[in-house]
Amino acid sequence: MIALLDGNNFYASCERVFQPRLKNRPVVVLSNNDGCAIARSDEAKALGIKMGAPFFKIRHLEEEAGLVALSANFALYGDMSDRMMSLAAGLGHRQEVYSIDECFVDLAGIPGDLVQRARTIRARIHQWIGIPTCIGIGPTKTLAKLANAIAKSAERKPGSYPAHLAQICHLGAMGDSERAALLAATDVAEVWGVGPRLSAQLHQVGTRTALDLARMDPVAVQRRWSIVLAKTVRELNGTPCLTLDDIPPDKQQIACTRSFGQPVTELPDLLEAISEFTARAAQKLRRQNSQASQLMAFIRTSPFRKNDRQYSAYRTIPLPAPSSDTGHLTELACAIVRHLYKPGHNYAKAGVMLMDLQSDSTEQLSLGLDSQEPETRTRLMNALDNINSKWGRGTLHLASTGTAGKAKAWAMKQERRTPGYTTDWAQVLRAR
DNA sequence: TCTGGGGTCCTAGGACCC
DNA sequence: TCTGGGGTCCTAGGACCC
Repeated sequence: MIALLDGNNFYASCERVFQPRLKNRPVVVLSNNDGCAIARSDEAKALGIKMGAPFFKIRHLEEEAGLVALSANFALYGDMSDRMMSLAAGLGHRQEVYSIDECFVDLAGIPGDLVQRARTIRARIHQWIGIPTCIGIGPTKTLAKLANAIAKSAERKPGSYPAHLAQICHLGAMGDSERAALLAATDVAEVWGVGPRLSAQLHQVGTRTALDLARMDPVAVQRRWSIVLAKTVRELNGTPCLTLDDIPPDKQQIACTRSFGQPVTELPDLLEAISEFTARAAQKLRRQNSQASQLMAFIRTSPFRKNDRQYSAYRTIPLPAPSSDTGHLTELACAIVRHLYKPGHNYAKAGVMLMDLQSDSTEQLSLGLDSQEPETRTRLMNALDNINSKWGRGTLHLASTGTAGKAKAWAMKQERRTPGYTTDWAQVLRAR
């Protein structure tokens, strides 16, 4: 059996831990630049706020319905996630942290009543961390996800499923007819791996529920759609096709892209932004001990500004030798942006992507023509990472990312960010 | 006025090879 | 008029996930 545990409305719940006055109120957490809603409390969902709704379109609800909108505080969410995951790991022997707010846990070899065990862990996370969670259990990942969706729905929408399935649902512990009834009550769009496109196509051929999909012939499904959907069909019938990966594989590509807080028109500002993005991407690259062999950079205007002249361009270049050196990568990214830049546009977004990654332990044969000795550069990057890890991001940086005191024209807008309650001594809550 | 960011996998088609 | 067969690699695009 496999369990899937996830935090309810995770970002909104994290904020509530430190601001209890937000309980029972509609709360949304906004994306970067306070652009759109990326997390919603149940009350916010009840107001009809959709995932990804632009903030300026729902802003009126602050006045009308007491909506509270907060800027994303990813440092807080990451730290809360770590705490939640360490408790969730207690469910079984192996855990795959699937995203910031959910994990799979392998329950193989766990004796006793799994529902009771899940209940205990859930209560512990709620008491110790303050985050409400739901847990789904099933013989495959897809069924565990589905069980989780049922547990959430049974809690949030009374009457959608039997009430005793709220918060915890174990699809592997029930009879065939009971499970079939639950699948029949679940829209096929709820199934993990079935997105909007597939869901529309499936509805067209009369496959409306999860049970309908489970009863399709996987061979025919593969022929008509893909091997991915065929695996979903098999998983729905209890045949595992997806394995639990408890060791996260290295990333195959690493990106850092951002929308700007306001339109940017000048090349120097773009270069400053792209330097910063490259530095962040390079740091992620070094953290997984990889090197990149290709670098892509892009700049673009905003497709939402209909009156602006539109321009979007990117370029990928191979590196002379694989590298994780912020200096080398920044030079290349800036060269690309200089090449792509055309004056007279309102640029809204830029980004860097590092690709064709490989382990930095694979020794590269060098012709020895490089004047900057690699070892010195490696030590420099180590020092850079150590200093920034100890003293905070950006303490030591290339001059090309801008100098202190000079306002960044491209800076992100974050007007409603809560303090780093758990990640900064200066911002720890004070009890009086 | 104001619309996020970061990933994965699969497939089809073209280039190229013998 | 008639114009092989089989394979690999790469890329762009599509679909999905959170």
